[in-house]
Amino acid sequence: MAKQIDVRIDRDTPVPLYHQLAQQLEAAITSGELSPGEAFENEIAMADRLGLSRPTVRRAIQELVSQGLLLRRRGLGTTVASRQIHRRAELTSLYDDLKREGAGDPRTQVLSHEVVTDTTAATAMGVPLDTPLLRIVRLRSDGDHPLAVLRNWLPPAYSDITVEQLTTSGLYALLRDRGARPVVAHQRIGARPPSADERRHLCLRASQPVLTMTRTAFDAMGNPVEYGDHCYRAEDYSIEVMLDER
Amino acid sequence: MAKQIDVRIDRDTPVPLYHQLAQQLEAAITSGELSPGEAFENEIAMADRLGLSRPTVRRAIQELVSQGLLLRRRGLGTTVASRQIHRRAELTSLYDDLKREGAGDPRTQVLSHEVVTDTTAATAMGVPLDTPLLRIVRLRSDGDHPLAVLRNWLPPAYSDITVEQLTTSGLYALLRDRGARPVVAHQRIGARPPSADERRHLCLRASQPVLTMTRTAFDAMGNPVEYGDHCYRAEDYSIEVMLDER
DNA sequence: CACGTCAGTTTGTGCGCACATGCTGACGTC
DNA sequence: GACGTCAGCATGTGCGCACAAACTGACGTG
Repeated sequence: MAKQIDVRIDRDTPVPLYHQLAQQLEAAITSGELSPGEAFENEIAMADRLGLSRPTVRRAIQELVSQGLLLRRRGLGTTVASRQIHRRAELTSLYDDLKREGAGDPRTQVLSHEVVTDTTAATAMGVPLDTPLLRIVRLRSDGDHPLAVLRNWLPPAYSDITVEQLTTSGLYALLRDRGARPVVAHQRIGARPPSADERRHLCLRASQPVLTMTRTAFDAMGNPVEYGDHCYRAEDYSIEVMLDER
Repeated sequence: MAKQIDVRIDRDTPVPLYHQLAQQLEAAITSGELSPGEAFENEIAMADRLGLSRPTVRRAIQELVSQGLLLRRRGLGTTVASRQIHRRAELTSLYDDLKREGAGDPRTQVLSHEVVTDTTAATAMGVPLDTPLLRIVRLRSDGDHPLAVLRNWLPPAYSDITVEQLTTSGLYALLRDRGARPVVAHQRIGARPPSADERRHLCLRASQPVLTMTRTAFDAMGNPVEYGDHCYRAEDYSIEVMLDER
């Protein structure tokens, strides 16, 4: 019990000590070096062994606790959480949707690419209603099998994004390259029968529904980055969400 | 600028000082006493004014930063985040689904309540396949208008829950009363045409889809608490999710 | 006037210490 | 043998201090 983990701290990098420690502990847990339920070395001993202060070690451990990897109980100690509780730091991928494993041959076709005004998108992003927005409609497929119709509206700052860029790269990758990466987003998920357009693009019969998702993304300063209105073939798609309520 | 917020700290309650401070600051922000973008009093001054140490004040502010209410930048100071970024601490309600405002007359009818074995539910919860589970099927309505069919499977520890309790109280409220409150859950959201049963209960035509959500919840120790398979009238329901990626 | 520099401000990182609180297990008493 | 008590242990809360790093704005020099 109280397994000691091999950790090496480098005091000559600009990376904070607590973060170096947290990353190495996380690696030890996710690699399976520590099994769920196994006791963790206590703070004092670890601080002593590594030549760090207790607050620094506490901060590293706290990082992993808030990621759900560790459980701490006063008087008892710190233990590795059950594997089912392990979760990635991110919640639902804000990144592009088709990076799920096993997607054989992802393709993107740009159906439309024009500057318009749109009251729904402008309202959601909180910009004036007559703001010119770049409207992009893409069809996502796996090989010849259509999967989703993605409609997005972007503020003027991004209106120079080209069709070529969209074909080769995901929208979120493009946005991140321009610095303003999204931090917070609302998402609303629903379902409805497909429109005629959607039915044609997605090769659907009238009885097959589409799963819809609308979302708005902002950067850290609160500036709008994107408004999106996507619809997916419900047969092929489902959305994973992870929650925690503490 | 650097508006001072009226805060009262009580050192005679068991509530930690940093949490008292965080709650009162949160109230000041959400009540609109501080406007988005407005500068915040700096840590040192606030600590001095309130008779607290800087670490304590930092911890309170950090709580609000991780909730997305505040933005801090080194050398600049702390400012109130844009209103669009404000978000509740919880992500998606794990609590019962029909507490959304404006729901006039919520009713719950228990359609089925029996002990069964179910391989899907047992697998999702990670218990032996022959574990006897309490299976509950409920119909949620608003007045005479049906909204959702809720199917849940519970481990043996909860098999003494009665039909009466379910009619008057939400399932999650019951589970919380028994101590083991859920901490982490997976959720999977999809859509499909309704089954014959669902069509009858929800008064749907064949072309109208249902929005489906399956989820598994665990308590802090990793023990399974609930497996649920819910379907909602897509016309009346949509699911709100909030994300943040830092 | 343009540019670099430097002081001042504010948050970030890291250390030390002390005491409180919740839990476990062993000991001792009735 | 059942029960309360108490010591030991690990985390929780709270304080003090020092220095680093990022940003702003003013000042000064060419």
